[in-house]
Amino acid sequence: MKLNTLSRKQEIYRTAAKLFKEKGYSAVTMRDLAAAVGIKAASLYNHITSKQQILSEIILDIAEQFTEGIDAIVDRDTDTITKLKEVIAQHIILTTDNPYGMAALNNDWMHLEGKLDHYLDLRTRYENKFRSIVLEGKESGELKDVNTEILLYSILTTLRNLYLWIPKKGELQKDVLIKELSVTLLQGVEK
Amino acid sequence: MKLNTLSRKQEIYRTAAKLFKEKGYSAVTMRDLAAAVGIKAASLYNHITSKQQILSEIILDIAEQFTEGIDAIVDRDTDTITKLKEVIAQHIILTTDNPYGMAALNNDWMHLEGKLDHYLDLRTRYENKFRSIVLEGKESGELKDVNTEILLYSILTTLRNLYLWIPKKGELQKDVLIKELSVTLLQGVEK
DNA sequence: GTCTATAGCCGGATAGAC
DNA sequence: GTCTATCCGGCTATAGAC
Repeated sequence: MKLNTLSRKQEIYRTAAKLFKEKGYSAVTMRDLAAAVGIKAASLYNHITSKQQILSEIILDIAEQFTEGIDAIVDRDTDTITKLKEVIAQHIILTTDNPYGMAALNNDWMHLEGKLDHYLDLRTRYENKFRSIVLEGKESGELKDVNTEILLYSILTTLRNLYLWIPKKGELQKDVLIKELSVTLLQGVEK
Repeated sequence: MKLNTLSRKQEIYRTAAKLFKEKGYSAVTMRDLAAAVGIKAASLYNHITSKQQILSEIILDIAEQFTEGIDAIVDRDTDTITKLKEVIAQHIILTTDNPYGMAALNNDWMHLEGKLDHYLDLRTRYENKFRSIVLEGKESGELKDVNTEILLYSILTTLRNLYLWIPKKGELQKDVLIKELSVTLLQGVEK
């Protein structure tokens, strides 16, 4: 088992995600991707089957991790604030692991062909679980009585777009970020 | 002057923005755009000069509105919280006016060719003005001592992505939205 | 102002040599 | 596993008839 080298296939996937982040799926050509990897376009096809398959593997891999994660959090026997902090932590961890993939998930999902419906299912399921945490917190009195959809939109959008921002802030420790972002999102900024 | 009809040029720009939102600039072809307008691709060129010019007009028009708006807000002689509420209100108003253009601004700016530098200047200037409001509020003690960049990122991301969400929530009055989103972003959700 | 036709280029993907 | 050569279709934009 190789420890310090990526398989060529892995290298292609990572490079593709990076290019997709910079220009979007449609604007990245197989010639671009090949050049970034250091081979010719035709050679890519010894490792992958199509451009579309690269996209769908990148997106669905992450989407499934998020789904599994929130399923576990929802089932946990804790209070709402703890659950929300766990959701925030999950976003930060998965985004730190794979910021380019997160970009593709956010911006290029509409270019999925065969797997679009599966992606949309996962996405809806995720949003519903998130909403159920929020509704629970409002019933128990842990959360303010603000509009549920505004709250959901506002937190989820911030979390979904962390990829834009996390790579630049490498100096910020992951656990510090989790703590500070939790305060900002949950307790606000006004003194 | 026509009051109830859009000029063909206007119609093309609006339709283009809508298509750019759905699929991204690169994936929208001039044939797609022409079909959506109800003419042939070649006929578009009697009204516009290039695909690129459509994009750049859509994006820079909005970017300049934001820049002018924040310049005025920064110069106002009010407290920080009021300024932040005005920034929030500006985003909601401009996004409600032109949600599709906002999508292009957010997702397709990297496909600007000649005007990319101008766009990046406007964007940096906007972020710096926003940051100056936040720093002022921290000095005056109106804002909590949270990490400035996290605060900036979190609020700006929510505001920049309102286009994803505002069109679906037509029932929510603009002024109610301004008020509720201000509470959520500034005072948090935890009771 | 819209059309048909087409120039000229670039896209994803395959064939087959090495 | 990488290469060169190439297929074939779609792309933006233009030319010129009506």
